[in-house]
Amino acid sequence: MGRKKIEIKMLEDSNTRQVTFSKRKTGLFKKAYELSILCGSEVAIVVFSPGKKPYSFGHPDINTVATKFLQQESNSNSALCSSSSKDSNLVRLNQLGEVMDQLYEEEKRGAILDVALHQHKKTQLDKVKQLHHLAELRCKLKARIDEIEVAETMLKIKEQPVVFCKNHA
Amino acid sequence: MGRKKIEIKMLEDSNTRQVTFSKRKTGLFKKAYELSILCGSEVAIVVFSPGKKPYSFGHPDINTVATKFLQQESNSNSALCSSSSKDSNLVRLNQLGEVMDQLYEEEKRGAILDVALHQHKKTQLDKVKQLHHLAELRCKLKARIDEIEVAETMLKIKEQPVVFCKNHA
DNA sequence: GTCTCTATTTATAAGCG
DNA sequence: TCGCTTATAAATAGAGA
Repeated sequence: MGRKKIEIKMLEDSNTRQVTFSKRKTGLFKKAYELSILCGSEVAIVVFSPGKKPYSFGHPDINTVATKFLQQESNSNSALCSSSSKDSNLVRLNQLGEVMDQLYEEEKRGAILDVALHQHKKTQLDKVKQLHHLAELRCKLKARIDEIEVAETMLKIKEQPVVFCKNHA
Repeated sequence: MGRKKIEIKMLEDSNTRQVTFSKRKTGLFKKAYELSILCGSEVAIVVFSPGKKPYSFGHPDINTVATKFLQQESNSNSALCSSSSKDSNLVRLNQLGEVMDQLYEEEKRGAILDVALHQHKKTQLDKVKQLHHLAELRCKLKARIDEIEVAETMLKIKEQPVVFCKNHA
């Protein structure tokens, strides 16, 4: 869909390849977004650029979670803070952004694997040997998810006194 | 892009929603395939249907691995087998298909997480506390990948005598 | 790497079997 | 749920800044 029809094969020119990657990644993520909204389904995409940089798309989005987090926290703590607490929260949240993104992405992928494994277990009960392995993997994943959740909770607890002005009221 | 323009919001009719999901999932996976070929980049997608069924796309594809596996094994063992060994191999491979798919998908996702964690480690060395957690996660992932590889190897070894007519020459 | 422009190709909404 | 058809909306190749 362009000035000319192109064959689907590796683009030789590295500049063209990079430009096309950028354009098509945008298109792919847009399609994924539309699918998730139209059909109310969860979608996760991970893609590596020609330069090996990872990009990911997920619905529900990180922003949704961050917004919920912010609203929840400011509701329960705003009375203790200065009038600019919401702005402070925003600044802090931005500082935490990268880490939160990391943890959220990890958690999301873990959750997806978890659900997928449950599905597999349901539909392949006859594959006993393989399921033993999968069950073990599932336990490890569960432990991993718990660990991520603990880490996330710790982050919130450690950052809250600064973020939300506790002990300053 | 159809007879009428539609708004991007949840489709209320569940039948329309399912049909649209099916069509757009196909489109999304096609786009992902084209991106992976044109730009030589790895892509992984997981999506859940309105009925909560998981679907996934990945490049390089499962078929690539299965084909390589089949060729490699038939080259080194075909002399020992009957003339219909290739067909037998195909039948056997199909029987193994579901399990292989599972293991391959798990391995691929693990690998993606692993690379992603490496990237994060490189670009966020200053976030020490969080990295301690990530490092732990990474070790667990590594163990998980090793475990999957072992399981896969065991599968190959256990199935080969039947698949490739060893002890029948 | 990004953005714009636009001719063209591609995806798909609606409808039918 | 699938396949097919067709009118139309949307994505994008190529080129330039």
